Amino acid sequence: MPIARDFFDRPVLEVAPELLGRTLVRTTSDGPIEVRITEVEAYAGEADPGSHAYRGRTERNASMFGPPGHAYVYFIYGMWFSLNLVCGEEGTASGVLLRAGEVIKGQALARERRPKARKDRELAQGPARLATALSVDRSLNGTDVCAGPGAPLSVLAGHPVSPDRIRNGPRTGVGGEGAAHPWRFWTDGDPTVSPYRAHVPRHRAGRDKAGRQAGA
DNA sequence: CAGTCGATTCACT
DNA sequence: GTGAATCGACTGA
Repeated sequence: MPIARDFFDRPVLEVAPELLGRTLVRTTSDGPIEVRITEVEAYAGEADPGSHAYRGRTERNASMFGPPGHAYVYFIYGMWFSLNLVCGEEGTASGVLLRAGEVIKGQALARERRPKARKDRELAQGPARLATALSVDRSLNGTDVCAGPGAPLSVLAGHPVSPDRIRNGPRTGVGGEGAAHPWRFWTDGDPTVSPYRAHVPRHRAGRDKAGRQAGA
């Protein structure tokens, strides 16, 4: 049985840490793949400078404004997908980015999709890796994850991580004002948690007109 | 309508 | 540790 929808119909900062340890099931024509969630990030609606919803509703982020318990999938860096679970009341735009997990079922399928993974723990170690391992793409944007067991994507109760084993810190890859919020949550000591990387602007960062590094 | 750069990953030094 | 890959949404003119 999937998790009840009202689990997601709460503030995202409550939901995000409670997703750790849950089971995410991806059902494909080739069979099921299951992941135990070990790392997530919260994105808190239109008021959150780090969120895709910060500048209001667009075609791309529309599913974040939709009902809770559905997927928001976006395409990034020209080649990857990332998977979020929409939280809070319909009309608001909060979501939880699923950043990493341990593949606990369907490892053979996951490995076919992630041939570059050297070790099992790398199969879903990172948001785009997780999406790739589970064959998550645009076609799953807006999918209900609280529907029946046969649904393409589903979140099961799993084994929630007790609060004393949950750590939190700044969100990976989020710059500006959004970097201040410690809204990344992970399971302490879990080998599938992805390494933290600070946000790096692409071109201009720290350069003056002469092309030298700014500052001291 | 052209320019910019992203909630990243991988190969290479 | 650094930079390339690769595309499309968003921005500002």
